[in-house]
Amino acid sequence: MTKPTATVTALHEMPFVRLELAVLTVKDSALHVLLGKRTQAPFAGRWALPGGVIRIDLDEDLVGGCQRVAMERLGTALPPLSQVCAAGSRRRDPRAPWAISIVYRCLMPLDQIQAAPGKRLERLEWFSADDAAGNQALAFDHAQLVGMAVEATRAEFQALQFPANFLPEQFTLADLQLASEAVLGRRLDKSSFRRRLDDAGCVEAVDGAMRTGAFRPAQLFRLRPRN
Amino acid sequence: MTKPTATVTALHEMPFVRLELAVLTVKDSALHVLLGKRTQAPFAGRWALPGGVIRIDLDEDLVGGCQRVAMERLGTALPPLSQVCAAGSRRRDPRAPWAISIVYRCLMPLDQIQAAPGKRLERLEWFSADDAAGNQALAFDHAQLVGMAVEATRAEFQALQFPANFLPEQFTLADLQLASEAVLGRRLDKSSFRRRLDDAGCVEAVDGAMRTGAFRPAQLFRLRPRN
DNA sequence: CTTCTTAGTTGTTTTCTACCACTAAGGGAA
DNA sequence: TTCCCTTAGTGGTAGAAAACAACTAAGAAG
Repeated sequence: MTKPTATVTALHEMPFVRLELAVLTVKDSALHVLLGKRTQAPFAGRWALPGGVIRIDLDEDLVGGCQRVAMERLGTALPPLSQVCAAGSRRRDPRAPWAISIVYRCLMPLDQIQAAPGKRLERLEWFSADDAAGNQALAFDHAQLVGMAVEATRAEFQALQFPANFLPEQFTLADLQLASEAVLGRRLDKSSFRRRLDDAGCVEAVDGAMRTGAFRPAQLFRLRPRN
Repeated sequence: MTKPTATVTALHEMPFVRLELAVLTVKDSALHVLLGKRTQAPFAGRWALPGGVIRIDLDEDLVGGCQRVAMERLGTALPPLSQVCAAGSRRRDPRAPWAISIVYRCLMPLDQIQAAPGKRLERLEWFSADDAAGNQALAFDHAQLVGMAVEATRAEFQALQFPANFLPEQFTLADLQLASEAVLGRRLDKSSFRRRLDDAGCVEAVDGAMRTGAFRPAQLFRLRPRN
């Protein structure tokens, strides 16, 4: 094999492969997703997940590609990403005969992103995640993709698997409960929530660290790395 | 736009996109996965998930591509497929500078597949799914992919979401329980299992249909399509 | 008609969590 | 200093769901 790399890919034409980002945050006590307004065809003027084409000359892997896309489109790096799914078919994207989108999601604090719209986006805006998931006016099949990202995020919180870099290093249990309520979209019981946290062992008290404020001080906790 | 399809894909070289199949079955009361022994480099002589390159000239979508690959490699069609994940990075596959594998899984009855090894496979064999998931001698990152397929399948059975076309059209609750025990790898309690089935409403009795045998006849059931 | 084996049901214990009520600890106002 | 307000944190009960265990039911074979 003299030039093995060139041979195989040249045999058949490959599909158009894109990465799409479902960047979620908590805003007004509810889950929101960041969408960009498209300036170009197809779907010019419609809202879509920010994304970009994969660059095999620049990207080391899929997650690395997502981080590059985030810098280009949003002007910011993202916390750890989780894969949602890959969607692909003929005629999925008018720009190519066959297109695949690989979708990643993350949850980040609202104040950590001043998303500046990058290439091909008129502006970026936060949308209620549930509204977006049900809004068939979104470009491509992105409403469905948002729905899957939301569902996966909720399942994680339900299982008390909290993403890193979403809450600050140290937080109170009230912080964590409020965040969970916002993500899940329903109220939780304080006592049950704490008992479940205790059993799961997913957080640990920071010895002696308290948040002091107007009223009784609260114990600070940190996430315990999952096995 | 005169020829919109050609322009975009020509701008950047696309990665090498493959489809891999995690075909699972129940054999000897345990979950098994179908692996093929590779005849060619890379990983010649090593066991791997059967798979093939995506063909944008032949495939309508990802699942359709999987079915084509199944016919080519295994000589058989497959029951409904579920996506497991997409894996991709530079140097993942020595044949291309950048390779993506999109992995699908299914569960099928052992007797319905006389897997005849197709192109580039010396032979096909069933391996204990748990062994395979922990066997770092598998080609590429396929041990990890098997692990993810197994985990997803177990989660489905745990949630009483049974795949179609795995059990025969009509089956007894004992059949379903034995299958579940094999997939999950642990014994289930008959009474609890039936009560859960009842609450979930995922099966329904076929009126008057009984399986008769050496002992007391058993009521036959069928899967009820999920909403 | 007894016995064997599988089919199916019923009851009890344990576990988890939703719901509710309570105590604890600070700051601030009187 | 003392009360009071609010948030922090704990404990107890009820109900649901699952594990555990024991029971009855129905056919075939001898």
